Amino acid sequence: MDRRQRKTRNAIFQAFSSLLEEKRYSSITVQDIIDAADVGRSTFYAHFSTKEELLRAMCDDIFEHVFSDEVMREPEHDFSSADSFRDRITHILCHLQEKQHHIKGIFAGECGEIFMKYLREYLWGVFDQRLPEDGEIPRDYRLNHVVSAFAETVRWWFGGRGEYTPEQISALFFASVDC
Amino acid sequence: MDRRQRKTRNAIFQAFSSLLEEKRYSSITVQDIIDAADVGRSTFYAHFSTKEELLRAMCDDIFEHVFSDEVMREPEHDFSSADSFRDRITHILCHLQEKQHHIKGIFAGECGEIFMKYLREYLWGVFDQRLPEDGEIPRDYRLNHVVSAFAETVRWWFGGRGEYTPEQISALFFASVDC
DNA sequence: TCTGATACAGGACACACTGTTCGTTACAAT
DNA sequence: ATTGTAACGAACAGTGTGTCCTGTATCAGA
Repeated sequence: MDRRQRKTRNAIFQAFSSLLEEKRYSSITVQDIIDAADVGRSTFYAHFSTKEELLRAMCDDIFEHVFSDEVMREPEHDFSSADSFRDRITHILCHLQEKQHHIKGIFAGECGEIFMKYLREYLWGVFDQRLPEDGEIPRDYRLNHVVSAFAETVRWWFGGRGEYTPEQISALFFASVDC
Repeated sequence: MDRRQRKTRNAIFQAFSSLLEEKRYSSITVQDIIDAADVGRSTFYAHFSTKEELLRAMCDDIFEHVFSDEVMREPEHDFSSADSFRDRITHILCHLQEKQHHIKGIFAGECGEIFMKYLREYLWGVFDQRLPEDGEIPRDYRLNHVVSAFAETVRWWFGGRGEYTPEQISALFFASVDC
């Protein structure tokens, strides 16, 4: 990727992120973004065809970081050996925390729902391969339940003032859901 | 309320509801609504100051029906004597089902998040007075968890093809959450 | 170091939607 | 019957959108 492209892309991300902290998503205009990022109008549209796509790209950026297998095996977290599911969840929470600045902006800007939607998509894959069998209740329902519970736990976490560590959040989650 | 007002209000609700089934919420314009409802532009703005407010009003309409105490004591449901919490939940589900046409439109139109948000506000009150004490986990978190679980259960239910009765949904919910 | 390619700036454009205004008409309530 | 008020409909300025253009700066590869 061209250095110039990366630069403007980051400038736009940064500007958008700042704007989200001060006004609602729906009241942010493309004009606001390009003013804050100090890029030309046509430049913006060369990168993103719409404001929604920009948000989508920002979310993808975050999730790529959080869920990428590379990151999952970073030595400093040393979860590489421990393959317990609980550790993996804590791991995800750690990486979400690293991106907390962007995420808090997204939630504050009232486009948290979109973030939640994408988060759920990723989580679906994580929990799908893990959820134990259980006749009674439709698997579909249970998976939805667990994914929702985790996503809402994350939202609740970021709604607070950072009183909890990833480990504590993980504990809360597993105390409420059995999987 | 003036008969004329009710008429136009209903016309607008009806038009909006239909539109939601065929296009995304964000791509529906006020112009679309007044064309479909066949009312003047100024008439629309006399009723609702914005598209969001219209949605809000529609949701309130639904929740007023679902959560009103009058409705809660309708004799045909004969939950009036049974004060078990579980019955109350089933009751709520019944009334949601009665409004399923509007609700499905809202979910389909991709403004389900707003509906969910309002639903959660109402549910908060319902579960708040019911949730048993339990030291370990912050009450805040547990309440959020239960409310989310129920709201997501509802979304899951409406996402299906009506395969389940309110009683079955209630059973699924209480099998997944302890309260 | 040169050169072709490409990303950007900046301005201009038609277009769509918004939210308000106002004089007129039709209907409700009493 | 009269009085208030809701709806009509047409027009309006204002705002944001998405696209196109020309000229300039920067990049990557030979």
